[in-house]
Amino acid sequence: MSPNAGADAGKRVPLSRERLLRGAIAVADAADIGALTMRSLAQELGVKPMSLYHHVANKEEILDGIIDIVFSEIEPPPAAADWRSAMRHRAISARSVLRRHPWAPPLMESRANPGPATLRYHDSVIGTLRRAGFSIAMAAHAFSLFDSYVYGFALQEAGLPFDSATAPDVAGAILAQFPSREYPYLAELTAEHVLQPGYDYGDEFEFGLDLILDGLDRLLTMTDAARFDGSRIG
Amino acid sequence: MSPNAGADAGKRVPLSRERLLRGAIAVADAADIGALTMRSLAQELGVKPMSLYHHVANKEEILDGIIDIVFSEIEPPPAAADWRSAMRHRAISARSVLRRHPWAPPLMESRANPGPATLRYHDSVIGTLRRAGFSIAMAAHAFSLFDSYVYGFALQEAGLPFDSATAPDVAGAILAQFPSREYPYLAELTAEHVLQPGYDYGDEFEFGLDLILDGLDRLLTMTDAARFDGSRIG
DNA sequence: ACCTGAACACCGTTCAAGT
DNA sequence: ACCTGAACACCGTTCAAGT
Repeated sequence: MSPNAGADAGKRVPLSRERLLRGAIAVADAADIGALTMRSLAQELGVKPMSLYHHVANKEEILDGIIDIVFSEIEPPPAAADWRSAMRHRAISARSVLRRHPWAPPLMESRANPGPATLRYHDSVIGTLRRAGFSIAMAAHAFSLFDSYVYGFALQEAGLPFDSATAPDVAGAILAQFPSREYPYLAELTAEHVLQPGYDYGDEFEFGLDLILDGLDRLLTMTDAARFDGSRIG
Repeated sequence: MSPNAGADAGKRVPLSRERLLRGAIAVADAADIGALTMRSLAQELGVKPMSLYHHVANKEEILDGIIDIVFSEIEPPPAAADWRSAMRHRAISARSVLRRHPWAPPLMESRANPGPATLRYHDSVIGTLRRAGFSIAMAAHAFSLFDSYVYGFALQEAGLPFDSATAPDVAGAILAQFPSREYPYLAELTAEHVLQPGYDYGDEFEFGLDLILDGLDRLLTMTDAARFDGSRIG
C-alpha cells in the first residue's frame, strides 16, 4: 500500500520516469524483486501496464535505474576524512542502504549499463585510495577486496531466514532439524553463539571491515617505507 | 545441446532426481539461471514439462537441489593441512566452482532449506577454525568474513561484462562511453590497469584472501599469547 | 509406476488504436 | 503527448487422464 496505490479518486499525479523508479523500489522493498513485474508496478502506480513503456524501454531499464538509485543512497564521507575513516564510513553506509534494499546485491554487480551514481560511487572509492598513496595496482586490489566484502556481507545478511528479532526461534528450529552428531561445529556455533540473547549477525560486519582496513593500512605503511628507502638510495 | 537432448531415437534413459538436477545445472551453466524453466529443462531431458513433477515437488526444490550439488563440488582440504592452508584451499576451490556456475552466488545464501553438502561444507569450515584454536565468537567472525569475501568476489566476477580474454575490448568501450573528466580515478584505473595486457580480474582474488588470512592469523596469535599469559598468572 | 494433454493464472512486450 | 485494450508467446503448476 503506497500513497499512490489505487488513488483514482484524487488528482492523478502524472507518471514520470522518476516516479516509476521510486515505485519499483517500493514494490521490491515491500516484497522482493520477484514481485516486481510490469503489471504489479503499474498497479502500484495506479496506471495500466502499457503506460510504463512510455517512460522506459523495457524492464531491464527499470532494473538499471533502480540500482543507480540504490548507489545514490550511499553517503559520501566528509571531505576532510582520512582514507581509513572515509572507507569505513562508506562501507557502513553501503551496508545500511543494502539492508533497506536486500534484493539489490545480486543485481548491483550484474548491470551492464552502470548509471552516473554507480560510476560516481566507484570513482570516489578509488579516488580515496589513490589520494591516500595507494599505487594503481594496490588501489585495484583494495577496491576489489572492499567491494567483495561489502556486497558479500549484504548478500549473506539478505539471505538469512530471520531478522535479528526472530533469530533464536528460527535458528533453533533449523538446529533441531539436522542431526548435531553429523554437524557438530555448526551445532556448537548455533547453540552457543547464534542462539545466545543479544546475538545479531549484523554485528559481524565491523569485525571484518576493520580487519580489512587494518590489513590495507599495514600494506600502505610498508609501501611508504619502501618508497622512502628508495628515495634515500636514488 | 546435451547428450540427452532430443534423444528420442536411442533407448530413453529413465528420468531420475539425479538426472533432473544435473540437467538443470547444465541448462543454467549453458545460458544463465533465467533460462532455467520447467519447460526448457524438460526439453533438455527429452521429456514433457509435467514429468518433472514426479521427481520434485516444484521449481524451488530444483533450486535447493542444484545449490547443494554446487556446495558438494567444493573440494575439502587434505586432512593433514594446517588451518591456514586448509582455509586457503577451500576458498580457492570454492571460487573455481563458482566460476563454473556463475549463476550460483545469489542463490547460495538465500536457500531456506540447506542440503547435506551445504551443511557439511559450513561445518568443516567452522571445524577448521575451532580446531585451530579460534574461540566460538572468533570462529563466527572469521566464518562470516571468509564467506562474505568468497561469495562477494564470485558475485563480482560473475557480473563482469567480459571474461579475461575480451576484457580490453569491452572495458575500452565502457571507458570511451563515459566522460573521463567526471570519473578521473575510474578512467585512470581502467586505462592504466584493466586495459593493460595480461590483466585478469581473477588475479585479485588471492590478494584479498591472503590479507584476510594474515589478519586472522594475527588475531589467533594474539589470543594464544593472551591465554599463555593468563595460564602463567593463574 | 511413471508419464502426459489440456487448462489456469500468470509473465514481458508489441501493435493498433484511443484522448 | 500520453495512455490503453487486445493479443502473442511465454511462465509454473494443477488436474484428470493415459500406459
